[in-house]
Amino acid sequence: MPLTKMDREILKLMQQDATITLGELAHRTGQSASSAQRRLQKLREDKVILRDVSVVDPKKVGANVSMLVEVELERDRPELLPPFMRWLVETPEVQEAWVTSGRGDYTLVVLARSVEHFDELADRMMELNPNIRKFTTSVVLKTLKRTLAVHVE
Amino acid sequence: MPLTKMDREILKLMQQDATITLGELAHRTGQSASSAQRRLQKLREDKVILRDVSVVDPKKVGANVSMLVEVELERDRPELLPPFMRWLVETPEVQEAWVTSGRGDYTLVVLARSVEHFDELADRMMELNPNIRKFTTSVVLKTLKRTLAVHVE
DNA sequence: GTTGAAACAGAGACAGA
DNA sequence: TCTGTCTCTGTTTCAAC
Repeated sequence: MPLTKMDREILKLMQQDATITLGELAHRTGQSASSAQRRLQKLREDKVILRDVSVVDPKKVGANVSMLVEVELERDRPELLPPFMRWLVETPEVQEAWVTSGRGDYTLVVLARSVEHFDELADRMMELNPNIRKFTTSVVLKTLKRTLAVHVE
Repeated sequence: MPLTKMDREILKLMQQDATITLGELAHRTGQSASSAQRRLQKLREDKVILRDVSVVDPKKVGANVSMLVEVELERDRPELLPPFMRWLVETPEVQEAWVTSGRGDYTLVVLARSVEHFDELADRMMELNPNIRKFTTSVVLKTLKRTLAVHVE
């Protein structure tokens, strides 16, 4: 089922501020509150909206160092892939992880308390995952933008 | 003011699911609901919690192509930097943008409807920002993990 | 830090288009 | 089937203790 104009408007607003009330949602979309409620419920049911989360300022909780990490793996040890992926998913300092074409096989966003902490994490990663051939890191000097919001036109 | 054990617990829970009620928050932290309410309010006031947002599944709204883009700029045209940064912030397909050490000056996460759409965006980026010396793109083949959640130990 | 009252939002039932 | 109204229930907010 395709998204209606109202659905898209709801998604846009909810991605900006999920604490908006049904009344406000109704007002902004020009529909009734119960309409907004039904559409919102359906968007959740259909997993268009996956979840609502609080966004925390890393600096306010002592997480000061972001790193972009490109990891290259041994291609001939496929049996070590699942443990590596599990490590990525389970390690809370790993915020994002993609399989990419191009230079690195994997690209990670890692958030640590300090350079020392990051170093420990990198050591642990190498230790636990012997299939890592090499990895390169870029220090994030400045974060200009950070959102998971998807543009719905 | 440092974070209490309760604050950290609240942040952990709210980053997983911001629709949790004060009652549940109280139960999980072993404190009273009004305590949870006051701590939560303070976390918002202090901008530890920046905002609450819905997380939307990109695939469900027709955004199928993620790209990691490394942009290298002309160093001798500092006057063109602010417009470039404004473009990054204003372009909704740009989800993330970091200034990094290492190869690329800037690293972007771009989410587009299709490869063609991404190509248009890249063209527009080059057109609007004559200080871009070159850029390289990596196609995201698979997203293993994607969160803004900050680990609070 | 706790309690209680008032305001409010959300979920479901229902009727009409 | 989709829309809006109504009502009940649970939640949040705020003030007083």
